[in-house]
Amino acid sequence: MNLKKLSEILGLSQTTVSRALNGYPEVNEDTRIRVQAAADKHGYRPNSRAKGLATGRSMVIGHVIPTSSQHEMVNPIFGDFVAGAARTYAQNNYDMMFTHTPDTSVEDSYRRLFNRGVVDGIVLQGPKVIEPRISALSQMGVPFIVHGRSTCADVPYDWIDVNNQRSFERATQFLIDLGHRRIALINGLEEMDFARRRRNGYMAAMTNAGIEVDPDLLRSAEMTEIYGHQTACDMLKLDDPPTAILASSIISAVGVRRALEERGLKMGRDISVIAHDDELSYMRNGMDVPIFTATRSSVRHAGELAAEMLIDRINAPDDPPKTRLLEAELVVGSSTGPVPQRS
Amino acid sequence: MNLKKLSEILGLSQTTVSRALNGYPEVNEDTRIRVQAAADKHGYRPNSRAKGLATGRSMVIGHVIPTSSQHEMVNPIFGDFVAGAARTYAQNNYDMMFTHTPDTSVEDSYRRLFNRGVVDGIVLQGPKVIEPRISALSQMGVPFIVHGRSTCADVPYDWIDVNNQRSFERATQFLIDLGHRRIALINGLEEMDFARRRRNGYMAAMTNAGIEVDPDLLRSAEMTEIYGHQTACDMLKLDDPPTAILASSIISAVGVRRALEERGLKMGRDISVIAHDDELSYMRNGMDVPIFTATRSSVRHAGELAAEMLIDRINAPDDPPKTRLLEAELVVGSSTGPVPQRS
DNA sequence: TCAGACATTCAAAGCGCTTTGAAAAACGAT
DNA sequence: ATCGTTTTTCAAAGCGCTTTGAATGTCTGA
Repeated sequence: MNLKKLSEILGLSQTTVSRALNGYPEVNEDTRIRVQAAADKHGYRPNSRAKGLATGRSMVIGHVIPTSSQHEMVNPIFGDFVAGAARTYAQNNYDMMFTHTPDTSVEDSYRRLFNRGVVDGIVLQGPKVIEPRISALSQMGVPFIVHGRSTCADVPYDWIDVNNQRSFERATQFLIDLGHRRIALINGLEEMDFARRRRNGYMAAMTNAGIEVDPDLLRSAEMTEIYGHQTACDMLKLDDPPTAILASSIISAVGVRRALEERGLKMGRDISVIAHDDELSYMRNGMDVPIFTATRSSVRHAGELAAEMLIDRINAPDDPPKTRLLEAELVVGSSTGPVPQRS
Repeated sequence: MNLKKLSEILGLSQTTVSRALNGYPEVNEDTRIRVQAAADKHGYRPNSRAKGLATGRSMVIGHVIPTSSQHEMVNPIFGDFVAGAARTYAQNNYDMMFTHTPDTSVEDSYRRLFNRGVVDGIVLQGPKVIEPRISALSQMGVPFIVHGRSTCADVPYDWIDVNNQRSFERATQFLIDLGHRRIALINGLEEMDFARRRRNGYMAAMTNAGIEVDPDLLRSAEMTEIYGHQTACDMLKLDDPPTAILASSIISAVGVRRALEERGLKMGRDISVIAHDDELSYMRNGMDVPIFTATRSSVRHAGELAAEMLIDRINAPDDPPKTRLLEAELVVGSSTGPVPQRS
């Protein structure tokens, strides 16, 4: 069933039928009702390709799956972010399109998506400290939004981000206030912008308190459970092990906890742990009582907001760039405590 | 840059240019090379909407995000499954499209996707025991594949699934062989087909061994960490607590482990735990030595295979239905051991 | 009764591509 | 030189929709 057939059935022109269905004013109310009824009856659905061709809009937003090239992993926060975004899209009649590309040709795949007229806008996830994709997208004139920021971007752009620096500075300060000096940071990949900012926050607090940072207590990698576990194991073997650990993800924090438990150490008593909690739906940080003391910020909510901002941008391409900085909350659980006295 | 402009630049007709680029034989090799070069030079990318309109194919596969309506959660296995599928799609020049719909109108949203000509095929994820979507898709004539199966489907259809029944039967048998009688099953939502099959496997092994199943040891819900923890806590409070636990996901198994550790119980010595391991990239079941004894099957690999099967189906709509049953591997770690002697 | 204003409908062009059927060019064999 | 083949190119139609510009019908006030 297409427009032509439908209009023949109704004995009307395609123009009128099209207008009736799209709510244009220059059509008789009776006719509109009649058309609508016929459309429903015959299950007419406008072909979105044809519509897109005619209007120049596709009502599709493009995402490029952020696989870390090195390990071909899909970050679990991806799922929750997307779920948030999808919710907003659905409300605004957008669909979402995914492309998967080797890291090497990511920029090219954005270009392809947009130039081919597949999408009306693009969400850029997981920006790195140096992020050529941003200026590329900017030059192409695609509406886009970045989830996160890139320190080294030289053009203005829309972004939504958590105040990573501030939240990690606060978390570190919190540990320092509890008397900790040997504080480890189990961070995400250094090339990722968020990881850089978190480290800066950590550094700022440490420096501010006059504590020297021990490079042995700084580690960065893909934030898996295994990595958290391995790193914690390594650090606990040090002559002067950390008394507190800051983990960049609740996933790796789970790994840290496993390492501690293998050694019979109790979190909060023998060693303190703070995690960053993205409020992943399947891995919540406890119920009423948090499992980990954590810096908390819902990535799902960020997804919703990002989608809203992008749709705004599509509708108003010439507005000045908009940015949004979310503050993470510090929730205190039982995984932190005063530094234990040396026996 | 579009076909028309490009053909004008080249002084050729659109027909010839189109054919040259699409590898048709009836075009002079010299011309082809010249056209290709010009296309590269001007960065020509065929508009996929127009192409789709003309060919009737969109080169897009549709997925509907399986949010569990009750909790608005995004299953973490979703990310890995999709990553696997995306890989296959990329190799075959397909893109993937996502739609998010309230559970109530899922069927309608499939219909919309396909009827509007947005997608060439659909992947159905997370089928329930009773799954009206399958016959709906079947009637619509959409090429589709189901990840999992539905016990109550009355039409033949393509699917790929893990032998859930067999793997849980084996796992249960393994525990029985170790002397366990009080075996708990912390399962996924009962309405999900995979959960039903896992329970059947568990039941079969128990019945076969002449062990009566205690309903107190059967639980089912969304497989979160919190749920695993809560359920384990509850069960350990029973007068006659389980000596072994079967967890339907590594995520909830992590929750179980947390519950055990809170009580100072050691896995494998005081209580045995077996998990189902989907090989989630961020939550691997240990490195060389598995953390949990587990039934293992890569959901990412399932994603790759599902995509392949769907593409085959699209290319050969009239082939007889194809199905594929993957066997899960039982990997033995240190989370299982002989039943402890009553003191 | 008629011009002008307004409401309603329509035919046709255009979005950018593929594909059909025909034409032109090149070739080989007589 | 000529004719039948084969190779190569082209004009035009069509995919299903929107939208422009024109046409028709209705209504109003003079």
